[in-house]
Amino acid sequence: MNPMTAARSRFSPADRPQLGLRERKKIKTREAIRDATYALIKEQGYDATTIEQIADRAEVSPSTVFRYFPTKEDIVLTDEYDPLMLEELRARPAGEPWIDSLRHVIHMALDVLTEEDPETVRTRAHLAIQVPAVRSRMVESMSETGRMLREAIAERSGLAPDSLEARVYAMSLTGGLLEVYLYWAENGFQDDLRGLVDRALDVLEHGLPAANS
Amino acid sequence: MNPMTAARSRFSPADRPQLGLRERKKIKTREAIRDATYALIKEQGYDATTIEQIADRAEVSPSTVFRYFPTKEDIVLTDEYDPLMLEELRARPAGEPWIDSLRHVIHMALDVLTEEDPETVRTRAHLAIQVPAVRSRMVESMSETGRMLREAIAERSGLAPDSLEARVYAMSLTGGLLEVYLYWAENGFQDDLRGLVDRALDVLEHGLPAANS
DNA sequence: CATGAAATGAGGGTAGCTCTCAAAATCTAC
DNA sequence: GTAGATTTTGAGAGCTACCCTCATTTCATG
Repeated sequence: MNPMTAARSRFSPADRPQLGLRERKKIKTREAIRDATYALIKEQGYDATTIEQIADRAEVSPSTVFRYFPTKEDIVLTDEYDPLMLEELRARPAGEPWIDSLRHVIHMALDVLTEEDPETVRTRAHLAIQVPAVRSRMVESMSETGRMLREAIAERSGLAPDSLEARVYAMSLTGGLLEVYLYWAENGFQDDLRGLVDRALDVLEHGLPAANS
Repeated sequence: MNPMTAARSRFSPADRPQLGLRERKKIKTREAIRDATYALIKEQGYDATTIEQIADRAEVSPSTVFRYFPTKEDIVLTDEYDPLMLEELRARPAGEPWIDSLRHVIHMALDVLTEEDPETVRTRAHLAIQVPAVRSRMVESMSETGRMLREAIAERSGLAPDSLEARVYAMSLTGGLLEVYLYWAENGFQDDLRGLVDRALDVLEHGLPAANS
């Protein structure tokens, strides 16, 4: 019924017949809440949309909404691509320069995302620049991604994952990449996200083009 | 009365006799709210401390607390050092390598902060690693600092302040430096913050020590 | 089908935050 | 100093995100 459901069809219950009825219902409820939320936000904006309205449209109780998502922001944002990325990173040849591995993995992640649900990718970015709470949550979630990055960085560089150097490096990457996303949204999604990422990685690798000493 | 008031004495009303009674009272109220908040947090922790308690101890109404600080996190965090830093950055010699200028300014900011109120610097870092809402607000506030950094970066490099490159660079710096602060707190404030900053700037300038290609 | 486990709904409670409006404090002029 | 304009404050109602508990329903399994 909802166009977004189609876009997210990889995760729809129909594709997982091996699961019990309970699990399939849970997935359906999750999707119903997400779809209701995105629809309501599109109609009235984020702040005007209350949990109660979401619950009504998704035909569940407000308690259930909170059982599935810890906060309102999480309804919009939560997704779990981190393990995928980490796995992909580990699969890269050991001798490959770190930045190249990273570039490759991010390109792949972008492809998956945009193929799967380009609409949502934009809506999220849009919310991130409009609603402080959403942006905060996004930063927080990217920091978690950064923590996973540390693992990979540590493996490659021989540094301890908890070392200051690994942490600073991972976090500066994370911050830079988040900024790409915001930049893209603020400029009306005109640019090619992939191209922006490449430019950002160049900056992170070599510093500013015409800058400093 | 409160030891923190002494530490923040540069800003106390007594030092600004040229201001009218109204302005002096406002400053006093601000300090009363801050002091009450820090004291209560020390006693009971952040979450257990309510606005009402803060208002009671500061001898103002809850409404007044919100008039002075938009959110509870802001009571703990708000400070205005950005203009100072920007000014100091601009005062550096034009030929100086960018990273050196930055290093110099951050050192200076650290000196000012630790001389003025070392206790608070630690309490904040402590809260930042314990309370997600505070950390979020801190990130947000550092992003604002990052936006000022863009100005300075643009002036030095000739890039547009709104260019992707300037933005990514500023944000990755911001993220990296925030991580230093968190690292320092997580390791019990044992390390010399200044030394950590230097190590972080080295990473940001040259990449990881023994890493990649 | 019966028993146990899991998911749900209903409802009450807390606290952050907003808004309004009238009272009190401060400033300005005469 | 006193009157009047302006600013600051307090009181309190209202909204909503979020938490917790408990009874009811829904699914899984022998």
